[in-house]
Amino acid sequence: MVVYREDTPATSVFINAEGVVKAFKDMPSGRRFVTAFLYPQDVFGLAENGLYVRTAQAVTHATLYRIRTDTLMEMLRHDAELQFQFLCKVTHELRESQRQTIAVGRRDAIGRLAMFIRQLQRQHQGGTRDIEMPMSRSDIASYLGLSLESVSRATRTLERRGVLAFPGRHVVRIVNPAQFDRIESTL
Amino acid sequence: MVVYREDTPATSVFINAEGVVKAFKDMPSGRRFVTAFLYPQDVFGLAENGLYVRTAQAVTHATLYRIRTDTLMEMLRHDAELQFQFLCKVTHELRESQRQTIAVGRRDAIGRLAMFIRQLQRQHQGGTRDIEMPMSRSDIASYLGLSLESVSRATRTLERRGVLAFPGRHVVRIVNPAQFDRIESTL
DNA sequence: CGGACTATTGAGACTCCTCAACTAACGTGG
DNA sequence: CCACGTTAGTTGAGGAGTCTCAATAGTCCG
Repeated sequence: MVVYREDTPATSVFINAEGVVKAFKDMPSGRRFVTAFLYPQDVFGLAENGLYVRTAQAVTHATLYRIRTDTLMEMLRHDAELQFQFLCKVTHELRESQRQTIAVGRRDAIGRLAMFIRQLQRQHQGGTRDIEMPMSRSDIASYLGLSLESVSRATRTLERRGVLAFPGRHVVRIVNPAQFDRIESTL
Repeated sequence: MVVYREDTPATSVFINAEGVVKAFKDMPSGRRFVTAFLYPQDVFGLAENGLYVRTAQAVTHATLYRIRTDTLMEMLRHDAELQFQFLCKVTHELRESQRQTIAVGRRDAIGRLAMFIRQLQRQHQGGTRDIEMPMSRSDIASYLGLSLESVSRATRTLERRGVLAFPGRHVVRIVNPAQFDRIESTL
């Protein structure tokens, strides 16, 4: 269930092959902040001073590739092309992270939720209208910097407005794409 | 004054040698979001699809190194060690960016301001108590996701509480470090 | 000494948070 | 298979914090 815990020695880097993993940090105050959801193809386990900075925990059943950090370093040193690929991946993540930084804190609850669902949709990238949303409302709230009540109210509001539908607790369907676009992309 | 504009071809990457530069994005709505302040040693100008994603503009007089993007790419391909340095720098920025993501949106105005001043202090890293703060309140507000009025209220509140002093409009002094620590590091 | 820009302060509206109660879904054991 | 307990999610009321709008003060330059 737990892949690694924060503040423990970082021995390995992971690549998600299947499933969803969450990365979070527990604060001294007892609050828990979900900082990222890792989807297939995502690399995670980057450390600081040899220690993991977050705890990584599977949200669904997940299959991961595991590479020892020193092995990876050795590989990168010997394979310039691989390193370049790696660099591209990290810079891409940096951009995404900054995009996220802009959005969170500047948008209201509904805007943040719409943004989150769009991310899920991009991940899923199946043509189907039904999007898997395996994480709990509480995790979503923590990720978006909202209370779980606010997430609940936002989902229900969009459901009542006929923008979204929830065929199951962990499935969301975009009923009115045009309206959803407007909400998601406005500012 | 303007180093480059968003949505223009990204021909060069820049390294700040001296001064402060801001990077911002103008939204269709007319709002402007400051996404980063670049201090000495910072690399900026990373692009997406060959176009700059932000506009970069000097806040103070600034001296920059400029490297053509294709030249940099060539250098990276031929110098594995340099590329590795580059990778380390980018991953470090990724971590910082994520730290930022956590903080903004989860803290109140005073907490965000304290965080920002701490960043300035780390940049400055002179032992002096007086910290240069060359950017306008409006830029700070935009960076922190607050209105400029909220920034003003936060600064004045901390001044009245005897935590900070403003010997000049663009200079801040931490009068009570212990109390400042508590504000800055609490959650 | 203006004039323009930057910063501060105040009042009211709005959003989100907290606390609390309630409902729905899940799972376990009888 | 159902009753129960547990967890997850929804809804409501009240309060805290920030935003907007508007007015006032301060600063920099010509």
